[in-house]
Amino acid sequence: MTKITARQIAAQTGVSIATVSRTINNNGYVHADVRARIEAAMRDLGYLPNQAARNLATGRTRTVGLVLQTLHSPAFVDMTEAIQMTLREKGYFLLMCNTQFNQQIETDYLRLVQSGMLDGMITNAINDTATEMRQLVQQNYPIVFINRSLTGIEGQPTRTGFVQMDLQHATFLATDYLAGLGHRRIGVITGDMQLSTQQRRLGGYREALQARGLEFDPLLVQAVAVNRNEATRDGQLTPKNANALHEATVQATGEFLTAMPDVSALIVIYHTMLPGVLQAIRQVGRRVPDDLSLVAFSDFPMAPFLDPPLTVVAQPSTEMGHKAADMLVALIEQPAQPAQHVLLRPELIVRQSCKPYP
Amino acid sequence: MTKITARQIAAQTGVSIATVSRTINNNGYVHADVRARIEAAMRDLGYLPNQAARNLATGRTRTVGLVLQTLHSPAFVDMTEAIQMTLREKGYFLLMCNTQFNQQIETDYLRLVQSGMLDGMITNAINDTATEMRQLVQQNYPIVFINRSLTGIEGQPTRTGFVQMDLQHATFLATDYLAGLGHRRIGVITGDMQLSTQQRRLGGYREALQARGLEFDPLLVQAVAVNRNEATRDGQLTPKNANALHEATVQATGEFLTAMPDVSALIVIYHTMLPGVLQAIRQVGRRVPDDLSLVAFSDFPMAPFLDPPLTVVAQPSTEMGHKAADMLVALIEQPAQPAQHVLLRPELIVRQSCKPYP
DNA sequence: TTGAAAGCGCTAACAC
DNA sequence: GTGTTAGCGCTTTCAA
Repeated sequence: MTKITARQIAAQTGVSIATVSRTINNNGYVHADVRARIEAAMRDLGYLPNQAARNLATGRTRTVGLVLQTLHSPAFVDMTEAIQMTLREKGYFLLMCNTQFNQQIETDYLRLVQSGMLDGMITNAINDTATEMRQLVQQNYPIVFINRSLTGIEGQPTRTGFVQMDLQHATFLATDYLAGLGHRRIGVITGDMQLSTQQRRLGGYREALQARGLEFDPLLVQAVAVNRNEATRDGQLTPKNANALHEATVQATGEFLTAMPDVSALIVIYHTMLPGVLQAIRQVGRRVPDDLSLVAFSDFPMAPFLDPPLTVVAQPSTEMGHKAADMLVALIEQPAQPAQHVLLRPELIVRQSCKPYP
Repeated sequence: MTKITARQIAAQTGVSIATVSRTINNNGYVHADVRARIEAAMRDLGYLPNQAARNLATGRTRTVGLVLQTLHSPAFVDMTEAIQMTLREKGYFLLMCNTQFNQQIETDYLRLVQSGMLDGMITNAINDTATEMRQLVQQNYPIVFINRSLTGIEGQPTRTGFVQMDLQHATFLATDYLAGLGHRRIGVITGDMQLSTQQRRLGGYREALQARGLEFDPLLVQAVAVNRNEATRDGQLTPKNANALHEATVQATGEFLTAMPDVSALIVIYHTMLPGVLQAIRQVGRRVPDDLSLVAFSDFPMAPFLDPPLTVVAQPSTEMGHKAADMLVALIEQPAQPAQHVLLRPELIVRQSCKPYP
């Protein structure tokens, strides 16, 4: 655990510490022979430059944060891996900031950019409308939003980017498909988060209904309460919110299906709620697809092997991850400019969880 | 993006920079009034201490790394979230280091501890037998291994910890359950990694066979080749290895099932291979559980909703994550001592993917 | 092509 | 209780 410093490499090689720095960073002029000797010494002594010192000296950390609510969603896993691989190729590191839907934790993590610990942030933050968020953006810290939007910064030079799946189209695809099968009472299970995206998701639903001449009934939209304030683990050492969300989903969906016996099709907007919905469907004694058609959001490797194989709206998560990482690095390394936007299309993958309405 | 420094807070408040530092860190003596004024100034100016500077001055970063091959395994997701939540409570951050099974990337990430970027590491590194690994351990860098072991360091004071599921018992549970149902030709689908754990996994298999008076046939153990050298994304922007692994699994399993028609039960050791195995089973025209009984490793939320509901050996992933994080923080904050060990028990969750042998 | 020197912004003795 | 001072290990002008 002996720390070798650049000073020792310099002494060993008989050069100045500045020359060592130049060869480490491969900039400035260093004589080939000298460079070779220095590199040999670094190898021999197992020298690795101290990152903390470099960070302080350069004012950069080559580390960015990823603020997500949870990884319990295959789309987030895909995105996270894609982000990390892309960042690695570009010489950046990734700090994981899962919030478990807790807004306080989210805010704390977002601050890390301001504290100089992170060069930037990729996030699908819940409180995207909060003042902290706008402040960050206005202070020109590099931020890329995933499936979020932010009003009031149009045209202003910031270091903000947006990577979005076309959410309205995603919900449209699902709704239109079900309506095309003859379903007239199509339920939606969603979260209660006040997201900037919520209205676009429902927008696609309404758009599809209208196109098919169906009426929008707000009672068909069932929001499941997400606990955003407690995220500490309970005695069981289990993430409390995961369980709470599951229970809340089972209950809300069960009551919904019971209260609305004429609902013949269901769209599940958030993957995290899917197991709860499936359980509730079983509990109320309905069968998919015979008694209820089902479309879920996000594809996942097991979807073809469910009973029945699940029809889903697939999100181009991996591509979104790559784009987000590319975009963030560009924002970090370039001056502020008007916000960048990338919009990707979702895709309906039809399997066997839907049937024509009798 | 104006950077406020402690110096400015000091000037604003009319105290020295040292006093500001004391109130930030809440150590040493600071008069209550002075403290209040400093805190007010910090709040007013939106001051946040620069992390890079603190890291350099203290020689610590309060950041640890998590080196995993992939997040495409629910057990790893559970573990990652648990680790992150525990670390957060203790004031540490988590750097994600996914390797996509690439050994070079793995080694690169492991070095981050030596470069002073990370205070420690939690890992299930593949090359746990490699010299780099032993070197890290011998240099007393805090490392916690998950489901790995390391020989030759017994009794030596190091900063090493081990959190393990009882792998031998896990395989024993699965094998014994299937043998108890009357199966005599029980196949195992595993990876080809030269892991220190592989023999323990197979040990449980052999142990259960022996206890049931069945013979061990090495032909019943099918290893799927894992590509450990390429991890760059391909033109499709898709993690190459994920696809490659999937294809390799489908093919190897398909050939295995065709070559071994008398195999009536299958144990799948790695969750990442499960979709490939399920697909291969379909392709060769076998049906679970009628033509083939199946036990998979790691439980996951969708397991009860597969066709058929899947019998699994569940890993206490969340608890393992908490333990690993607790252990690592202890190793970081305390002097070297003989390695710590935690061994947790797996659990067989019986659903409907197995039937008695006819 | 190289070296000297001044920081980067903070912490931690040590003195008062 | 508080201030002074010397670093932490590197990068980066500026001279030589």
